[in-house]
Amino acid sequence: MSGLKVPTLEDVARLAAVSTATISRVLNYPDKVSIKTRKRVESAIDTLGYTPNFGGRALAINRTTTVGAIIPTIANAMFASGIQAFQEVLAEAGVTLLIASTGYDPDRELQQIKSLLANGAGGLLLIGNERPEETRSFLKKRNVPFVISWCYSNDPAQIFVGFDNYKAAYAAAKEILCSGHREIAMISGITHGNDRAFDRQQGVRSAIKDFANGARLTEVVEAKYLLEHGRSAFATIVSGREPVTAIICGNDVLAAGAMMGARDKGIKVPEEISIVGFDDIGLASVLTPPLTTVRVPQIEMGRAAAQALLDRISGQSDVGSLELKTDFIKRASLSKRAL
Amino acid sequence: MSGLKVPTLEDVARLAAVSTATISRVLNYPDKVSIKTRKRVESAIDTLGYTPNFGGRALAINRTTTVGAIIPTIANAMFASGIQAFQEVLAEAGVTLLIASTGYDPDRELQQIKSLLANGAGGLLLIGNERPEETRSFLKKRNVPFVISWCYSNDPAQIFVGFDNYKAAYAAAKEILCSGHREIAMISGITHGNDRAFDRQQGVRSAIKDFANGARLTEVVEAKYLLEHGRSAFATIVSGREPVTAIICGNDVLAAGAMMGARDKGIKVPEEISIVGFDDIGLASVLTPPLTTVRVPQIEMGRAAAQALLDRISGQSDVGSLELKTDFIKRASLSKRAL
DNA sequence: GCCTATTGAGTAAACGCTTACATCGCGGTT
DNA sequence: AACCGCGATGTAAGCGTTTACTCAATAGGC
Repeated sequence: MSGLKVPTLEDVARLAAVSTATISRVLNYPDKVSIKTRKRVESAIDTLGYTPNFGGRALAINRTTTVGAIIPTIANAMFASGIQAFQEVLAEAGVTLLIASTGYDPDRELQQIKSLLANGAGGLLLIGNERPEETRSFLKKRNVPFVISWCYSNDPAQIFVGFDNYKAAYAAAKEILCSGHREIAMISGITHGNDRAFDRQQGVRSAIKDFANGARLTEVVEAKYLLEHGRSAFATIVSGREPVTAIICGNDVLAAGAMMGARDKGIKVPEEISIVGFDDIGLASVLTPPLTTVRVPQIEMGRAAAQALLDRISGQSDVGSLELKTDFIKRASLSKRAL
Repeated sequence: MSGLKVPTLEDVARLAAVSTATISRVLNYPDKVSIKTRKRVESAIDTLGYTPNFGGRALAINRTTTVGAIIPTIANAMFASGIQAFQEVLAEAGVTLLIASTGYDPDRELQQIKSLLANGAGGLLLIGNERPEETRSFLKKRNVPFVISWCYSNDPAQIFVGFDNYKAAYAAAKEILCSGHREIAMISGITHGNDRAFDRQQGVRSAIKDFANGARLTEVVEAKYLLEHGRSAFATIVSGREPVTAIICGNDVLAAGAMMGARDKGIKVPEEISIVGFDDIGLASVLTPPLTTVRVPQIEMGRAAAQALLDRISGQSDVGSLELKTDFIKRASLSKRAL
């Protein structure tokens, strides 16, 4: 059944009584073939149900029209719409997307890179700028075109299309301080192997330190990006001996978890504790109260990253990094605090 | 710069002073090579940063280690974790995932199928069972292994790994009826070209019709799966002349939008209107009130679909369909109604 | 009519990998 | 000492396309 032999160029050539080169021309440069021959070839292709073999073609032209993306997980809304935008731009350019995920395990990235390259990726989208030297040197050695996203750096040796997590977190923390909060805790993402989480945490630390005025970062709890972990981190924080009036979270999922934690304990948000998230994923605005957060330009980032990667692959030399800006979105979960 | 030549088997062979066959063996049958040679080859591979060329390999073994998935959109949480699970199982089997999306446009599916196949997909994951005859016959003619998911049918000619949207929606509507509601409206997904949305709508219609007892489906509004559309659909429904005590939604995003709509109008959920969703995406439990919904076994479905597809590709003939069950998850957004 | 462009089509050499088959070397049997 | 068996490695023939190069035929200019 599935053993049916697939027709090849040669079969078509035999049937149409021409050479394989002609068939190939009909397929790739139809105007280079006389109309008469073309018609004959086309009908042969049709009767045989021929479609070009992928391997043969890839081998002969020595490139593919695919690029790869390696992301921590597709399941996190924080990446989903950016990747969707990325994929759409690629599709418009006739390029298809290979996807791999690391599950936030930094050691798996290199392996996935190799796998994508082995499966024909002609370029890569990578998330974040923290990776082992081994991975860096592999990328360099292979000279793979790649773009780094969801973060930003002015390292001229690499192309970044993203935003500065440190700055964005710094600005968010400052807004909280300006709203009058002085005892602030943070539920951070796991920083090990995750520079975005690390930068966000550092941004918050710096903002609070710079602010002085009696502002204190009472506690930093690191938690995985899962609702339940945000929830229990919240419990940890409020059951500590330090009073806290605001909690800033490493992302919106943690913030939503924290809000569940508050509900568990009957603690009112924002009257008793303010909660601030990061990413502005879809659910942020629909929480009760709506979540104050940092909007990340996911779609724009995905589109721009795709464009940069395509440019880079097509050999454009002037492809530069792009820093996108984030916005602090003030919603009801952050309250003004009288001093 | 980007002209740096990519290393081939031959380069590795030269460096390790063995034949290309040995390199290939190290890669594919490591135990067929003496440990000493293997070490040498491995280090050569390493220093060159060699990864096998996709085309060459595909051509030689006459198949690829890639499968494709075509989904409406990656950005919808309704697919994200299922696809993630799908991808993980594939990765374990050394297969990588090509992704394409249709943006819910049914006409784009065939084009994406062709694109994925042209890019080496050796099998396909398709969502839903509604597609033009042209697409069906193309799949048949090409004899592509594929699995259909996110829905179920007992058509023995195709492999389904999913759940029955009609049954699930029927059961959900029945639960609402059993809670005492009689005037029910529905915010449905767009049914054009979307059999899942259609089946869910039909399930609700049938349940209400079968129930009799004065139960009425007062209105069905079709809306895109976006928060804003759910929100405005809610407004449409409550501003109609028909009183309504419960709204069942085509998915959780619409339900969340409806809850925003309720908040806009100061309508209390569930005291004045109950709201029920579908899919049990992450945000459902964190809404206020927590959303009653239908849990879909996304992760299990993704894993099982991957397994079925791998089996099918590897030529197993006894690959059958798998019907997964859904659960009605009762949370606070659905209230009991005294009769 | 002869010569030269021009156009259409064929020939055959890559492309990088896998694998059936051949070869080699070595230890153990007889 | 001749032989066998076996594991390790090499040789080389594909796999299906593309494409540079070549050749043949035709049309047009003089």
